[in-house]
Amino acid sequence: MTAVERTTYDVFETDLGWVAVVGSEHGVLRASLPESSPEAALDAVQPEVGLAKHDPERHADSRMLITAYCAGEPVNLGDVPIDTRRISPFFKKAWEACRSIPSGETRSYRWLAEQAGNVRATRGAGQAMARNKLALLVPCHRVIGSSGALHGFGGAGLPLKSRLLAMESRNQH
DNA sequence: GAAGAGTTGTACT
DNA sequence: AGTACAACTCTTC
Repeated sequence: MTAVERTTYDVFETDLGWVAVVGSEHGVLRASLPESSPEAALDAVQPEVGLAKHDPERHADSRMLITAYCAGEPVNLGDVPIDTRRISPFFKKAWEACRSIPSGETRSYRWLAEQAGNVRATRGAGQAMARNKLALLVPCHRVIGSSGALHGFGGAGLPLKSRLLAMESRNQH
């Protein structure tokens, strides 16, 4: 058997929108941001989802945690196992570091780079977040510029990130 | 406060 | 292997 690695996916609705997740035996391979429809969510996790089979039960844990998170509950998304085998060491490190950021807290790209190995790889750290395929599971929205401002974040994701931060901050209070 | 230079990692040719 | 690109940060005007 070869080969084709059995991957499964699920798509469900949260308070923030539809979220799709694709995973393997090792954990979640890909997760989408909350979208306006199941179609959009699934489209966001292509082409990985194309090889996966719909298996809601398999992602019951992920679904529960993500749903709770989007509902504003202070759940620990770090409990969701992620599959980073195909990820380069630097990215993996950066994501791990990102996941370790406490809810409601923020860190700079410089901090991420340092955790990932090279303090000067700030831009590389930015790339790691930009290519983050584990939305929500890797809380890249907690990573902001050293000056405290949200650097870049390219586009439509900014409002959502801002909202997530506000939500997490609210949990702290 | 705005503009320019410097560094590192990844993807593509 | 070399080139181009990127969600950065620091220095300087």
